[in-house]
Amino acid sequence: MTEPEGDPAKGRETVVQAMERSAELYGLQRSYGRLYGLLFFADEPRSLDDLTEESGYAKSTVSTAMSALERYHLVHRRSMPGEGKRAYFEGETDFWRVFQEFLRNQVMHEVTIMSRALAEAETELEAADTEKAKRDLEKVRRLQSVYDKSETLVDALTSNSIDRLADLVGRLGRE
Amino acid sequence: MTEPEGDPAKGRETVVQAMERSAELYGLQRSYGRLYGLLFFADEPRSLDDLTEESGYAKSTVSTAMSALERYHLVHRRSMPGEGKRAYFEGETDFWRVFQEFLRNQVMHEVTIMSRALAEAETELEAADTEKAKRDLEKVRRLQSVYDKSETLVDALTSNSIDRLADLVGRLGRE
DNA sequence: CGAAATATTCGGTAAATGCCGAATATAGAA
DNA sequence: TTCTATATTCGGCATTTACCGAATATTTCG
Repeated sequence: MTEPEGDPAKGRETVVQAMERSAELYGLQRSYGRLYGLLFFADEPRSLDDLTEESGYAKSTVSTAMSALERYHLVHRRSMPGEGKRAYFEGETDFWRVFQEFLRNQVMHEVTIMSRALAEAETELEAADTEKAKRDLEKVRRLQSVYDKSETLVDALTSNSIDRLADLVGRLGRE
Repeated sequence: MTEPEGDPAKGRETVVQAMERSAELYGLQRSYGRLYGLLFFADEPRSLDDLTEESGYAKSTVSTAMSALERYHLVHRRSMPGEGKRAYFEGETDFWRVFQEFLRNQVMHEVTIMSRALAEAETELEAADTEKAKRDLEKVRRLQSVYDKSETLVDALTSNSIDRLADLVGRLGRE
């Protein structure tokens, strides 16, 4: 009679596939999800050559992938003393941090651009004097107010731990 | 001497361009951002032919765009009595609603899939008995806990008005 | 500085995507 | 049901993208 036997490789592969899917949903390539998964389950930092070897992708592909994943704060690049130029990569496992960085960089930027556009439109529409302009102005102002409130929310999300926020919303019903 | 003169078309165009950008950020095509912008500033519901005419895109392009935008709850399709098969489209102007629907559908779905994958991996890794499996199990469980907390948060975000939430986080500092 | 090791960039190619217009399907009216 | 008006789907083309491997650039060490 044998031990109860699990297949760890199968378990990891399942998770990696889910990560590929997630990458896709958030607008990244599936290959990036896979590479991230490799790092997620790696016990030690991985070099570009390690990743090339273990993933089967070309080194150039892995290189650009790492740059992209770094931009999204999904991986960190480190160099080790005495290792020359060689870089090592680690996966960021705190997804909440990743999300916060995304809000802080991409979303905030988008909000800024839209707010600026809305302000400019407001100016043009205030100076114009037709009925149509009045209606447009109303729409622009309403949208502006949504963006303003969103900014408050994003601020809260980016400056609090997920535990604090989960705790906070947990009390939502009880007040 | 002339009136102070604004250019409403220019104001609208600026906003539409910002919408194109936003569409891109959220993984949609720029053309969809433009089409949404058309609807945003339209005072009456627009038919497919209207949109084709006003946007310059082919009817087939507009048709698929509308289907996609509908899926994301960015536009609504209506039909008018006595208008035969003709459909009319309106832009959803409540962005918070759009965001909530996105959370409810796409994100929740993604969370479900990842949770299932993590649960399966947990099973496999529990049954295995190596040191490596133990470390992986630890990682899987930590990720699982993040996803659990996220679910709480997403629930809160999808079931409250932005005003209520903005109010709530506004009191965050003062307690 | 020069040499060696490593990373990035770049041109090319196969695959995917966006858009168009024609063909097909479908809903509603007679 | 048949006819008409409208919407959707599909094949094709042009553009873009993802990936590769070779060429170039960069960093560190002697």
